[in-house]
Amino acid sequence: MEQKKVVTRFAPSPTGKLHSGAYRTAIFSYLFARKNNGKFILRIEDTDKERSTKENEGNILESLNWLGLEYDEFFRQSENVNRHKEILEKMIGDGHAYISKEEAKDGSGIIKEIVRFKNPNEDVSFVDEIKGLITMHTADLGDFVIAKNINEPLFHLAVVVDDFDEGVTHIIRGEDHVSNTPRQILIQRAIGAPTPIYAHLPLVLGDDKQKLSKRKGALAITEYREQGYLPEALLNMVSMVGWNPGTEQELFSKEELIKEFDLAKVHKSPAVFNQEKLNWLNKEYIKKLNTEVLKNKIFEFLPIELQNEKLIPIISDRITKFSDIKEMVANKELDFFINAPAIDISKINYKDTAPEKTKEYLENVIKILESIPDFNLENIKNTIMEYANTLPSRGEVLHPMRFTLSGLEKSPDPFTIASILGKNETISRLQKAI
RNA sequence: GGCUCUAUCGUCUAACGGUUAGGACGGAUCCUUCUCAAGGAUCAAAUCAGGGUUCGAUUCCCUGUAGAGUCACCA
Repeated sequence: MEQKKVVTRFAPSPTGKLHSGAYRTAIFSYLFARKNNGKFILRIEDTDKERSTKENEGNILESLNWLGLEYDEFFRQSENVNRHKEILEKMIGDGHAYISKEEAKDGSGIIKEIVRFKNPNEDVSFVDEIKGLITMHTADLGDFVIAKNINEPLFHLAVVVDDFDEGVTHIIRGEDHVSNTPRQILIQRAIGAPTPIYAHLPLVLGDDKQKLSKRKGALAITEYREQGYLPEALLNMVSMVGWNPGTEQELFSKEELIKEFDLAKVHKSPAVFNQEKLNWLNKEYIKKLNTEVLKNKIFEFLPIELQNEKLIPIISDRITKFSDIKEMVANKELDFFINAPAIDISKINYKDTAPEKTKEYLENVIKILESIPDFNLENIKNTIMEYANTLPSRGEVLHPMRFTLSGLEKSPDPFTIASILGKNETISRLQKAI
């Protein structure tokens, strides 16, 4: 028997920005399709005209693009209403649905012709790829509404018809949809559509252990981008919530994820999204960046006067996300590069070293520095350390030197700063302090 | 409340019914140039509870407890 080609879809409604919870279902659908050489469809579910916006649709497209989840086909549900209407009419003709004249729920008193599904009231069972056999009674659902009127289909009807027409074989979606599944299966049976394979993913929770949502402060994918997270870090992070390949590997490229992905290993239980781990992953991916990309990313967050390649190493080691650079700048951590710092002379001595001694050390440091022909990091470090090692404590010379150059209690080491500043500026600052 | 689902370190997780219950993030301690960062090392930290089944349960079954999702003319 020939294996049917796998078709998955991601079907967000453009009623908000795309956040990690929704994005996780997108990536699992994507990975599963790619893993099986199948097709990945993006379908915008915009049948709710009041809440859907073009901005949100744009945000979804942008997010998917940024993360590298390319889709093979694109649909907009609102463009299928004629097809929905056709099915609706057929269902009414078949007796599977009927028009019901009812007063509008908003209390306006207007009588509307809504379409209700004729519920056969039978128990519905389906085997979920992740959760196993699920059985539900549908009698208590009653004759649920499937269209506001013949021209305005509602979620359940539209989803079933579109999935059928688009040949979707695997519906991978959030667990919040399990209770919708029996309704949709009932509609499938009524219109003679096959029931696809369902895989309901455990939810992604926030710190409060509640479903991640816009209201709960879940960050939109585009907000992560604006904060200077790398798409590969977010992709890696989100892929590993609710699933992992069972090895001890932590870092995965998109290709590796596709290779390893296995629906059978997806968890049944919900998981909390761990920001700290995302930060760590992001740092790992920053380390992997090639120098040119790294430079561009860093400069993006740096004021013109600080856009100097010499600062890249001390910045890249000190950030977890690129927006951290803004804080470094705000805290004046990089000011030593453009201005000789105004130093608080009372803090220049190492512990209780006498000021005269500190002065002597600094004078010696200048002599040593002057004698260095090639003023680079290695040479500075070697010669100064050689001198510092002759003292009871290396801090007696390292501290005043570093403090003089940076003006900060916490800063990169004195050798690095000196090499960035260059010989003349370094010596001039030391002289001033003396 | 009805229905559905879930339960291993604080968090993400690993463990054909047999392991000193493993890894990662975070935390603590130490080392590595005074400090910061980075790096290295070490440590603390978990099987929700109670019953079964079994020679043996984290693992299978039942009950309880706790948590989550969902109950629209939203999706």
